[in-house]
Amino acid sequence: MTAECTETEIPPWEAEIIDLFVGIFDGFGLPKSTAMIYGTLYCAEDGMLQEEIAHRLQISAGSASQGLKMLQTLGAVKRQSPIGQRHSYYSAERSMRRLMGNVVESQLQPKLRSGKERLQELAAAIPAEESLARQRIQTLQTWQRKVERGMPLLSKIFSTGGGKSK
Amino acid sequence: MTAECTETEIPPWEAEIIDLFVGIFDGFGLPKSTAMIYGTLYCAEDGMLQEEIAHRLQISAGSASQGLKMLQTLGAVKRQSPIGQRHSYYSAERSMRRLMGNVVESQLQPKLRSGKERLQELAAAIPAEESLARQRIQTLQTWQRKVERGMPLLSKIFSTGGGKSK
DNA sequence: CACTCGTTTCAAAAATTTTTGAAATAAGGT
DNA sequence: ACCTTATTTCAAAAATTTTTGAAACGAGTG
Repeated sequence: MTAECTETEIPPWEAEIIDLFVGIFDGFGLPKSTAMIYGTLYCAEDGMLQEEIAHRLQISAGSASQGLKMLQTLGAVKRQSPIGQRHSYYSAERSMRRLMGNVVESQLQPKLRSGKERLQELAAAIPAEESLARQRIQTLQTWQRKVERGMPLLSKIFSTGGGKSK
Repeated sequence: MTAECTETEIPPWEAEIIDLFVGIFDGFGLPKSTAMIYGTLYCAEDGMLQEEIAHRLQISAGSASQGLKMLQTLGAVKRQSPIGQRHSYYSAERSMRRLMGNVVESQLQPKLRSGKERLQELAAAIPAEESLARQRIQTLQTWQRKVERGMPLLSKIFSTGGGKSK
């Protein structure tokens, strides 16, 4: 019969970090609620239940469900389902290396591949005398190749300590 | 007394490239009309007038103006204003190296800087005994440093031909 | 097997972003 | 100085995205 429950108040430092993530995620075009979920899990000591998260952030169960799903497909959040328990625990991927790797693999790579295909089809459909078209397409294919080649380096950047330390 | 004017029809290959850019820009959260403007200028043989662009893409003058402004602050489009002429020509930055460099400088760098500051202030405000908070903030600062250090490498990736060619 | 309770789904509502259209502005030409 | 035409601005409209809330679902439990 408790009117309200203060049990899960968010401390200022956490609110600040969550807000930081909202800004970062926003740069990637991801919803605020999703960013907040990640921020919460990022700060958390242990895994959390979906219900806890939703209650803590004051968002609906639907939002929490959708956000968590998205974060999982991005590879930013992992789910642990203890056997014989009807709920799962969620926890944030805190390794930048893995986080980046996951996002690149699940988002960038597919887009790159499809872009590559489109360019190939497009190039194949242009007769040699359309020099401007060929020129422009060719340049795009160069871009495509650069990004493709740069990808491995990218993951190297985030692997260890950032390259040369000291 | 011509009912419609077919003068500036967009050829299929150009439409396809424009659409490609719409997809890419969308990944960065940029409006479709802006992407279309960039795509058009990217394909163009020479510089174009804002009016031409708007008419060709069938978007309003307002959209064209705003989109071009955005593209300029991103460093993706350059404006040339011939003296003694009331209009300017716009052209796309087609060098990936410069394009990336401009975007990084105008968008990423500022965000990184402000994020760094926020983290520093946050860290300074947490007492030593708040070990979880300190831990989390510290990890974020490591992320921050990695990205900061990785930046120069990034621009290197896109500079020449993509690294090792053969 | 019926019950409980957490999760998922999805249509509708809310919020946000983008585009338009029209008025204000600016700058060249006469 | 005045006309003409390109551009900018900005409030309102349109389109899109995000969030909610409620119903359907599903997996353990008694």
